[in-house]
Amino acid sequence: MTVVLAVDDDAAILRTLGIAMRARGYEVETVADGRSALQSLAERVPDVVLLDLGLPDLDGTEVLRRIRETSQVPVVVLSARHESDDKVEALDLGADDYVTKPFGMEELLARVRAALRRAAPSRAPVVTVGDLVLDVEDRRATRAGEPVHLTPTEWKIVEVLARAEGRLVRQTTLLTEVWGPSYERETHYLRVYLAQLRRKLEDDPAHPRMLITDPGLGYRLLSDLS
Amino acid sequence: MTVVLAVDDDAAILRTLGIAMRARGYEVETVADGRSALQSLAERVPDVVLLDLGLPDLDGTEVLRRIRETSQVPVVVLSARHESDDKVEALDLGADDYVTKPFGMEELLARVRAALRRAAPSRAPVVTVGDLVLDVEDRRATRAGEPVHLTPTEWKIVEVLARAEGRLVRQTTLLTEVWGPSYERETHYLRVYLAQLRRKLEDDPAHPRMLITDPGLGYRLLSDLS
DNA sequence: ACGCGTCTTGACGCGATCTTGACGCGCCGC
DNA sequence: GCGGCGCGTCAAGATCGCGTCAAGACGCGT
Repeated sequence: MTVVLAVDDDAAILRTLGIAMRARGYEVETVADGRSALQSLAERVPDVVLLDLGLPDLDGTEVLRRIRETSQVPVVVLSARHESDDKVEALDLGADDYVTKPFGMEELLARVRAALRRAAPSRAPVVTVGDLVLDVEDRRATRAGEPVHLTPTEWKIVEVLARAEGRLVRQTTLLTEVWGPSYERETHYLRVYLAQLRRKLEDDPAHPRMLITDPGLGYRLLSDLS
Repeated sequence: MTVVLAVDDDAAILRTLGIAMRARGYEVETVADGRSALQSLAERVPDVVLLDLGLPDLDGTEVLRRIRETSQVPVVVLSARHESDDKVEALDLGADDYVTKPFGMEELLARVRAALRRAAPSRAPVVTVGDLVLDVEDRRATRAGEPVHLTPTEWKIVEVLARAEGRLVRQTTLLTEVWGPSYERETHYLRVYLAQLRRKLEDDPAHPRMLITDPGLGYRLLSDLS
């Protein structure tokens, strides 16, 4: 769940923001002054902050400054001030964007999406099957913590099987995805490579528990629990 | 040197942008149409792109789409269109910011600074392996206290690898970041330069401990820390 | 124009990986 | 029991990708 912290002293704006963003599936926390904003940030860091500059207690720029002392969280400034100096000051203080009131809700949402997208740390997808861990991004496999070396072709096979999450993968599917459509009939490749993989991954390659053959159909990768 | 690519069909705007930004110490490349922009990007990736949406040949949104197919470079859109739909479309296509013409130069510069700040690569840590110390910031390498000289290209490679902090860096990534997108296929360069780096940095270049090859994939720089 | 360091390009050897063939085994239907 | 089929195993040859070396091209400062 994406969490948004909206800071504004105008209750009507807060309500409008809250409704619009919750409708898009965000979790929204609203506060009406600078101290509450900083307090909220100390408890939980949201994914993005919407910050009005005209707050009753602290100046918005001061809030921004304090945020930037400790956090890189994206901040989109909302302000009634149209002057160039205000924008420059806020942006140079570390604001990610500056939207002037009155603003179009669709535009604001798009700018929030842009801010979130930039901040999104493209997470490395990791697949786990039993004690086998596949770090797809880093192309590394470990079994019970021990690194296992897989050749490129071996890796592709395991990857396809792992994505199926225990379901049967047909021979033609495997051959197409790993070698290409014109290798659909080379089932011999599978026999050779599955044997190699069992030698590397199974405790007892002669009696596989993870890399299971469905004769005439294909293979499946079972976690050793199920 | 920070490199800016400015794309606009209005020569007067290009000139104004160029003067203002060069005065701030940026290196500015100006092109007047979409094809030239894409061509320029294929040769050298700038630190930020200023992109007008109203171009004579390709639509600006099309240019943006093509850029995003291959690159994460920050793009600030300049446009005469004020409509919310245009802004939303451009931002959702991957634009980092959207500035409407006529714009204040100071504001634009501040938004460019914000875009650059966000994209600023995380500081590459000082890498140490045994008695070898690589200070990527200072561009200084020492082995057992003795300075080691690295050429500019060698440094770029080490820098990219160091930022990955031990994770795999793909060949295409390395080639794109060091030589430019049009060199994506020149894997031979990598072989030559990695060999040179190993000769300079490794105790036993034939059995590298830090500059590790992942055949068919890329390289990684292992340090003492991880 | 010259010399130096650096970059580009080509040729070659080597090891890892892939492809291919031969063979044995177990299962199933007959 | 017998034969066919599909699978697993092994190993030899072909291929691929990498490291290495070195010659020539290039660019920059003098």
